[in-house]
Amino acid sequence: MAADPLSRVFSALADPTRRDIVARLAVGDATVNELAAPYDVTVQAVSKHLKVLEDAGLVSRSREAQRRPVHLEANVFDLMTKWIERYRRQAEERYRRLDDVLRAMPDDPSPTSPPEGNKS
Amino acid sequence: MAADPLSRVFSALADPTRRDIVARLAVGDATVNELAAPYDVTVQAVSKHLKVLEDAGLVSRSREAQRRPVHLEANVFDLMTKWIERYRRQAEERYRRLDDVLRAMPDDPSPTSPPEGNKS
DNA sequence: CTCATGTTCAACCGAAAGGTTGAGCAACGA
DNA sequence: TCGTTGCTCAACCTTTCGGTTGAACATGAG
Repeated sequence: MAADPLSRVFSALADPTRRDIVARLAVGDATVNELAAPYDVTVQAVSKHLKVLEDAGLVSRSREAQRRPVHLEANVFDLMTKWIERYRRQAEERYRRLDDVLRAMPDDPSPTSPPEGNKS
Repeated sequence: MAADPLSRVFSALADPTRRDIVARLAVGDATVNELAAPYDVTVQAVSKHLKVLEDAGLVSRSREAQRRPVHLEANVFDLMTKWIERYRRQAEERYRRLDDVLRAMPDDPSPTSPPEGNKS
């Protein structure tokens, strides 16, 4: 299993079936059998998916008689959102700055990237 | 390769090395060799990572002499953010509603989930 | 032309992922 | 008690993943 939490979360959501399960759980808690019903895979496979989601902290399971209701833990999403937003903002800021630079110097034969050979 | 874009993006970011590369590219464009330097893996391995990031739409490569500067495409992040926000909101809304329900009925022997046997 | 540099392609390898079947365990129902 | 239901564990199989090495390709420098 992946060591760091972020890898676990991203990796858990990299599978379309698991994303589907998350989407389903956003509506309300459900048992393993209920979750497995829509798919043409075995219950065991879905149980494995749930283990992955649980290890990622995206889901929790309680005990209710012999059933194991699965519950979505939405707060783990913040981990991803924070990571994403950080680099998105950084990239946008960089873009804005580059734009300023380009506006400031309309033409510049920079030493690092000579655009065309003008040796006529 | 994964068919749907969302799976590709999540799966691309599930690897810590690739997230690291993204973080590095947020500061500014870089060549493959520059990106490979900090890691103790071969340049080929990093090149593969970049291919994964490119297929996910997170990165683009231009041509500049024999170098291939890698550029971060931040707009793909929106895809993830939208997906995440949707289910986060949904789960929070559900939580709020459940809270209301619990507040409205302090004890209810519901037919679908009898919480406790209070037949004294 | 020849060579060095930067990058990718191809083939291979071990480990992990996602699936299966079959057995086992826990808790209710008769 | 015995069977049924709900779920998980264990073993196995196939595909994918991340890594390697070695060769190839593309381009600029002498």
